[in-house]
Amino acid sequence: MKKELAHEYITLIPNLFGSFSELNKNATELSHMQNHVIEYLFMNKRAFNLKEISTGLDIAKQQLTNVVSALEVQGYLVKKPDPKDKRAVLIALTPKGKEVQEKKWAEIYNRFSQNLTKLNEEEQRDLQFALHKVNVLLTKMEG
Amino acid sequence: MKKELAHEYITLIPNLFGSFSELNKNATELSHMQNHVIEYLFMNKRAFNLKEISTGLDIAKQQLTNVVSALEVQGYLVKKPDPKDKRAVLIALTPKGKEVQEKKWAEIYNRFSQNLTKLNEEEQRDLQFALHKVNVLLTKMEG
DNA sequence: TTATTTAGTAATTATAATTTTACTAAATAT
DNA sequence: ATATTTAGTAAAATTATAATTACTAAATAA
Repeated sequence: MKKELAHEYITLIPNLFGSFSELNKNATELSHMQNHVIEYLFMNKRAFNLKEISTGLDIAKQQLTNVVSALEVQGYLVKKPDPKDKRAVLIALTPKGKEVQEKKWAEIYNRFSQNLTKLNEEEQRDLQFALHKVNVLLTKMEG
Repeated sequence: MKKELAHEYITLIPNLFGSFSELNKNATELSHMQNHVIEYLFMNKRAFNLKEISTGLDIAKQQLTNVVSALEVQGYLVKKPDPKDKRAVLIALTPKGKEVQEKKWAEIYNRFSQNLTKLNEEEQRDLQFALHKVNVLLTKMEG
């Protein structure tokens, strides 16, 4: 039974792949790595220090020094000392950084809304209920 | 109502982000781009020509020439002429190419199964039902 | 207190990704 | 029949990413 459940989860990932890879298209002004960093900050909705980003994105902290400072110069994020650890620096998105991310998500949102017309009323209700359930339970699993 | 539905979908994406970014860790022998290409072929479960991969992954076809030929030399994929279009070349994963991908998914599978213990029996049943529903309906939406 | 980790920075080298231009051959449009 | 578009290849130049080594200062362990 757990086997089938895990299988459904595995199946879900490719089903979202389209939306997912769409995230980093028309990324004009930013490099791949720069995009990853602000995307990571945006998704997790809080400030991180360099080490946390390094672990979360599985890239060397040495690489982040340049990436982050470039993003800072361009106004996408700000660095401020961590009051709890004088070695560390907390990195947070600026309104400009958030805006860039929100724009990307808005495109996914629109495409989804358009495709929704392929489902009838009942299917749409079912999908909403099921998505909500999945979100609630996946969140619980991670906590 | 559609608004809330789209919102649930948007929420789902970050919930899967962890598993998703885990896909391309411990990618030892392959470069980033090489990984993307065989991952794309694996997820879509059929042969593609270069142009299709180029569009699907949003990278220039000129880049793929090198990436694909390197993967071919290493035995991850094979190229064969498209019988329907004499200009085109169909690219398909070899057993070796599939194996590398399956190994990565197995790790996600295991981690999910482990986290599953944080849910009780009823929640697990609910999750399975909801995931199944989501998969069926998202597939229908794309078709 | 002293030794060891840990967070961040910096510079260098090697490798990979991206862009540009240009070409061939097959497919399609006029 | 001719012109144009499309799939794939190729080479060069630019830029980005990755890996290595080394350093400072703060935190933590002994």
